[in-house]
Amino acid sequence: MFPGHFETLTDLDQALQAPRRGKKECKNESVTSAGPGRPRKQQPSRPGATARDEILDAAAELFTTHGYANTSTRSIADAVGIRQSSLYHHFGTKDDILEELLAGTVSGGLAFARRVFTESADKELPPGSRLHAVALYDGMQLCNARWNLGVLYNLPEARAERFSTFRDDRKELRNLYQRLGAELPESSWTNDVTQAGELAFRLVESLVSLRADGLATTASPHQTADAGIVLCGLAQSLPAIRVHSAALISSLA
Amino acid sequence: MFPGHFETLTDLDQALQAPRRGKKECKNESVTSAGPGRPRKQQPSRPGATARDEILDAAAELFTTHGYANTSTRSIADAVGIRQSSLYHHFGTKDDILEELLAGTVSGGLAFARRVFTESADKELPPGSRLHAVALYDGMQLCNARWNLGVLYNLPEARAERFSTFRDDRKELRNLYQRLGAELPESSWTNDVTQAGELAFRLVESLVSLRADGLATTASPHQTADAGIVLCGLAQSLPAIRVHSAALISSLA
DNA sequence: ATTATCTATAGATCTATAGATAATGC
DNA sequence: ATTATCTATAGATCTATAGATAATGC
Repeated sequence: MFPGHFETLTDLDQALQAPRRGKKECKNESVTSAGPGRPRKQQPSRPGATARDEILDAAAELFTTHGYANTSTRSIADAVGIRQSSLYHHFGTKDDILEELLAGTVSGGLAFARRVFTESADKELPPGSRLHAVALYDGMQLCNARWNLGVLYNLPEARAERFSTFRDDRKELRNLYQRLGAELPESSWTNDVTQAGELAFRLVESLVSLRADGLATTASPHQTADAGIVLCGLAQSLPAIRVHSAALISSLA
Repeated sequence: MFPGHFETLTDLDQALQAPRRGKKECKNESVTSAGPGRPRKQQPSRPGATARDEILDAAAELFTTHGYANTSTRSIADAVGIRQSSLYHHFGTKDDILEELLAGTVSGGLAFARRVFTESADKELPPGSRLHAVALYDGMQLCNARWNLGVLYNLPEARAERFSTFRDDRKELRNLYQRLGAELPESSWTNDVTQAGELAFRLVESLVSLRADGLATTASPHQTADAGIVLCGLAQSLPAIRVHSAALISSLA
């Protein structure tokens, strides 16, 4: 499968790249170069102001669709429109690319959860509003990002020692879910209060698989955040919670 | 990271394998050979009656911990105690090994869900008992299997066309969850009845990540199945549901 | 004759480095 | 001088095949 699969892909790539001596066949009109150095290339065609950003974007697409080990530095470079070895001017190793992508995925949700946890602790809010806000913000980020970066969590490579910072961040986020759940009144069906927050965390993360299966919609993060509240036994106050959750997000995000 | 990591691993393996000419240094007493052919080897040390089973077991361990692409056929062979090329006597390609492992993971839960759906449709059971039973059985299987085979779902390689049978089975299982959820009385917090079953399915699958993070306990499948019922708005009848769910499992499993 | 193993190897990769080259700003 | 790109390549893999060899049953 993958040998064959990638053989074909690579053959295609090599064919596309065949006119090696042709170099830049496109007319370089409008040379809007900024700064010293050889100009980057002609048509960026990928979001990102710098070549570095384009590399990250291409790697995000390829890592999330084919996985880390199945994505060669060659294929990333091809997707950007540069030579394989040119990647190493921007990143020391292939790992460095993954590390930067991993860091970017947790940081947003974690920063928001921290703010909710500390800055809204004193305010008079309906119980569950804060957990709902964290779950909703987190879930929307997972569903609306340009690429389904959450799948990087599940790549076997992400478990390596090298990425422990990322995993610690994710652990802290999980812990914030648990503490937000633990502040709620004990529900009827469980005597372990930390479990409700934990279950909410797991539901939010399951949005990653949902999106990978092509089943996520704009409603998914909302349904998921609501489900987290139901798990806390607060279904009857969902309407009020939704209002305060939205307010929290617009004030703290 | 992984290049270095595996370089070291491989160096170690090569060192361990150095006495090539020493071949079988262990005394082959008790030659309990059955059937024709050159005897397999000395100490199986891995569960499985046949060499084929040992290969599957070793591959299960390595694929779930390092991923498919990072597991070489060489490392599988080393884990079994045979030569790399000897694998190809039992499996045509590396893909064939993954295919067999994937098939084994869904089949059990799917078979049980089918039986619950068809064979217990007529019986008088508390609403939610059947969904609870399916979730509990499925979750226990995920948590109690010798290796955390559920992570194979998340491997990028599993999305290849070649494994569509596996993915169709999983789709059917998801559908059974949805239909079991749709049979329940509409809950107060959602007007889309198929969502409760879907959420239960997602919660059960999240046991895979929980186990991968080392956080799964024997209670996890039970809490997860219970949570699925709570999402259906049936928290008050959980005690009765648990009883009937257990009965269903012992009668149909 | 059959089965399961072995040795040896072809053919393709893949990552990372060395060193040349082109374009800019000072 | 600096920056960003390029060409070329070393050194390690990795999958799968070819063909020899050993042990059994018929």
